[in-house]
Amino acid sequence: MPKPRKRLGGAAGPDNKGPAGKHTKTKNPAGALAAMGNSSPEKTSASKNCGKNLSSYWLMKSEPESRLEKGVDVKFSIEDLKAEPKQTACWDGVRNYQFTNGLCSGQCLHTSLGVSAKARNFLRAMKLEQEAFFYHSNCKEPGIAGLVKVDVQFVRMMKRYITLAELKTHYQAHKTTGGPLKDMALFTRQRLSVQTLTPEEFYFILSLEEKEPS
DNA sequence: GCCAACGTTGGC
DNA sequence: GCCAACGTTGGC
Repeated sequence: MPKPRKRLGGAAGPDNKGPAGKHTKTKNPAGALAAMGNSSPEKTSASKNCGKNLSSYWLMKSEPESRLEKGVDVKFSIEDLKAEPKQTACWDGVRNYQFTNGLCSGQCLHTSLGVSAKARNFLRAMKLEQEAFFYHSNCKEPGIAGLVKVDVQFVRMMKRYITLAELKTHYQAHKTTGGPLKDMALFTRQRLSVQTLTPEEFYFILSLEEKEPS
């Protein structure tokens, strides 16, 4: 899963130079992405939406518990995000797409190799002001912990933790009733670490905050 | 720790 | 360009 990286003086990045050693360290991934989108003629549903984006809600997974991956702890919970200066972290890579360590997303995306088209397109389509759920994965109780804006800036905690189990209950019910979560990517595309939500999905999930856990 | 799902790689 | 082997994700 994409993992936000602390935004500290650029030098921080643990090694890992991308293949041809790119130096363009954009501290604004979305900007880099947009630029890249411009130069690319390729049409994908995500990039098509780029200008007047309709799909403007996201779910981003991150791991809240310590786990070493090649010697690097991948832990980054919403509390960690909150504790960052400006409560903001830089997007630094998409984990299951092999460029993961320390690459800033600008580099990541310039290196078209190996980054899944899906992830690339999603990242490209993300806009700074868009909202995303911050999802805790690979942990004891997976679920949605908070709201962020896309560069990744903390917005607020969820009023209560919305667990995967609860979401799944609704998903299953909605499959038969045709409710808003019936196609939710968390369940239908389970390995996608950055995924889009329809407004219907987004607001339905937000509305769960006000209710008792089911 | 297990393992299903599914993405990627590489031989052919 | 097919597809088997392999690697990763991530819930359980």
